[in-house]
Amino acid sequence: MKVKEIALKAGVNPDTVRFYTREGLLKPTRNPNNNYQQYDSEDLRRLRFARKARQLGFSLPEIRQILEQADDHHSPCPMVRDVFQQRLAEVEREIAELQQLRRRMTAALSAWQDMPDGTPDGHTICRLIEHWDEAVPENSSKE
Amino acid sequence: MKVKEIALKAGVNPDTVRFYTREGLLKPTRNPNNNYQQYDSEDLRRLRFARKARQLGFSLPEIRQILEQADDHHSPCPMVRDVFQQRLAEVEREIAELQQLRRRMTAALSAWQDMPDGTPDGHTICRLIEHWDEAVPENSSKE
DNA sequence: TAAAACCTGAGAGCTACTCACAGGTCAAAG
DNA sequence: CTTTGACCTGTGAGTAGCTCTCAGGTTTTA
Repeated sequence: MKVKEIALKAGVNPDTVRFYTREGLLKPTRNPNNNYQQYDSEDLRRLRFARKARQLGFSLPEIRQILEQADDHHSPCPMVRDVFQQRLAEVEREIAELQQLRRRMTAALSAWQDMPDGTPDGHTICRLIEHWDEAVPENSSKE
Repeated sequence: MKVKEIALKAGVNPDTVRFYTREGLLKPTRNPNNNYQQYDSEDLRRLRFARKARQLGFSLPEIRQILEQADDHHSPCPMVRDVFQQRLAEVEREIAELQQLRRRMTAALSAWQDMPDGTPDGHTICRLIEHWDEAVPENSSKE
């Protein structure tokens, strides 16, 4: 398979294939005639695996590590489970954060119903957001 | 105020102040003696505003646009409301996505209880994640 | 045989910072 | 009065995970 073919089969951008190859996640051979990259079904499997892992929140270095362990005939699964557990906790933290954000946003929206738009007078840029002051506890975003 | 002072008052990194200045969000004057940046209370207001807007998910270009509109004595609020509504919808979409992800992750975790780790045999890199196949509907992530 | 469609690697661009660098400035201590 | 240390300056690189552009070579199609 050439770049575009494997990209098509995995449903990704050809540039992503090239990028993953550069990053060492895929190890295609070369067609000696024209120097084109040649991917096989194993590469496709790796690529699909990588995409699934990405959807689960694994980083590229983590994925590469898993693939390398697999190449060395070590089972990467205990590691996968570890990272997976961590990732699950992270997801739950993100959910909680976003839910709090949503609560604050809807609260602000309904509070704003009552306020006039008000052209800025040099002191208040936009009351809508300045009013936000009271609600935001300094460190609610990414640590 | 010098960089470090305004940064301290707003609770941000001095580099962020410099960055926002470069990006045109803050417009300090210059001390002609030493060429140092001089920020006033208006800059502090803008900086605090920007940080709040960032917490709400506004992008820097959006924030700059809002500030520029305010500079031109146009009320940016209708625009703020628009972007805010969009952002709220986005947040809700993200929440739904993450919740689905969490459901699938916990389901996978319990399914994995029953599976052996299994050293990769060249065909299955790691069953734990390969098993994921059935559950992921190709486009569950960004759009 | 010529145009269209593909391939190549290297490098820039995206976001929102953060940090490192080399050199200039300033207040207080010796 | 000089040194020391803390501050200031702008520029440039690094972060993650791609995406896109570039110039140039190859293959397929008409």
